[in-house]
Amino acid sequence: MVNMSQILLEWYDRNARVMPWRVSPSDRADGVKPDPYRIWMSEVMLQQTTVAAVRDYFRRFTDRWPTVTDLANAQDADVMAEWAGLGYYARARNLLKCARHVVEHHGGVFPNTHDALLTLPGVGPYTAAAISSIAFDLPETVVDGNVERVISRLYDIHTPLPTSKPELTALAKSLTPTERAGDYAQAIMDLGATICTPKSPACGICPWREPCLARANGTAADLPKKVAKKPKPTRVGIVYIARREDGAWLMETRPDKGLLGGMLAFPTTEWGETTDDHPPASAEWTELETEALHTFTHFHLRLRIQTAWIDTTPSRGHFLSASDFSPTALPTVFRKAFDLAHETMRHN
DNA sequence: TATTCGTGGAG
DNA sequence: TCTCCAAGAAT
Repeated sequence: MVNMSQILLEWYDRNARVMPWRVSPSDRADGVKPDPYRIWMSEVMLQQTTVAAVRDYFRRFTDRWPTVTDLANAQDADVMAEWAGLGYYARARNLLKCARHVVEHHGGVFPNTHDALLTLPGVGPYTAAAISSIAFDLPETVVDGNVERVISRLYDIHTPLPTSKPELTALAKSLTPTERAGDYAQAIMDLGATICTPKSPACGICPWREPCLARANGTAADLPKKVAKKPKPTRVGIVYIARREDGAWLMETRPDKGLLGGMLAFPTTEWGETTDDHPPASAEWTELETEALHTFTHFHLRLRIQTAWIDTTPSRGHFLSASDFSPTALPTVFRKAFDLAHETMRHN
């Protein structure tokens, strides 16, 4: 049988998707090298995030900060504001940490070994392998959700994830070619994203349809098996949206650790099974009839919204002038609350 | 090893 | 409406 990786690479040469961070196979053949900074940036953004969601963020980040040194010199608040809406905000904090580390300890040049990449903040096994193979053409093996799905089907593995992960990783490694490892990594992920999809995979047009055991056994659509996830509880909280007479908004920067860490926010109570009213300033607070509803990774939130105009010194938070405030810098849950409240908070 | 950490689109 | 889930990492 013809080499499996060769079949996939030939498929990729004909079907590679166009992405802002990607060097096409033909350009690669002409000697065009990918920029490690852009590969790193894209891979961090793509962690648990769809290509469609990442595209515009990637363009804005690389337009504003074209090199790792530019990013290292950026203000924390500017980076967090630019990341707002993309989710998993620890990625943005680690992005800055990593950029500054690369400038400080590597002279602004990304390290070009898998082990050195692994030590960088926000770079784990997947991302280190992705940068190694795609940016430096090292024969490392990427194992993301796509690869787990493709490999579990190819070998008809019924052991549920994450138990099966070591086995899938070993099988994935055994398939990785020593030549064109970067194109191969992108090829197997493209395959998972476009053909070997979670629901109703297009086995009929798959370049690996012949060797695929799950296709032969009719089990492809049922793989990979996964352990059942816990149901999401519902938490409640109160958000306080207040303005001063000059129009400035009362805001908080959330602590670096935990949910929405480091992000610009309105003051809130803690979120739990119940919540206690703890406004950040004494004022005449008015509660909206409508709550902001939002779902995070592991819980649903019903957020009550209270508004006020205040002329006393708040006990917490800081004022942000109307001209410096932009709702686009807010994580989505606060953006929702703002959209519901701003009608009643118009400044005359 | 298990939990925490966002968001929006697909079905 | 609701569940799944997407190029995972940190703790």
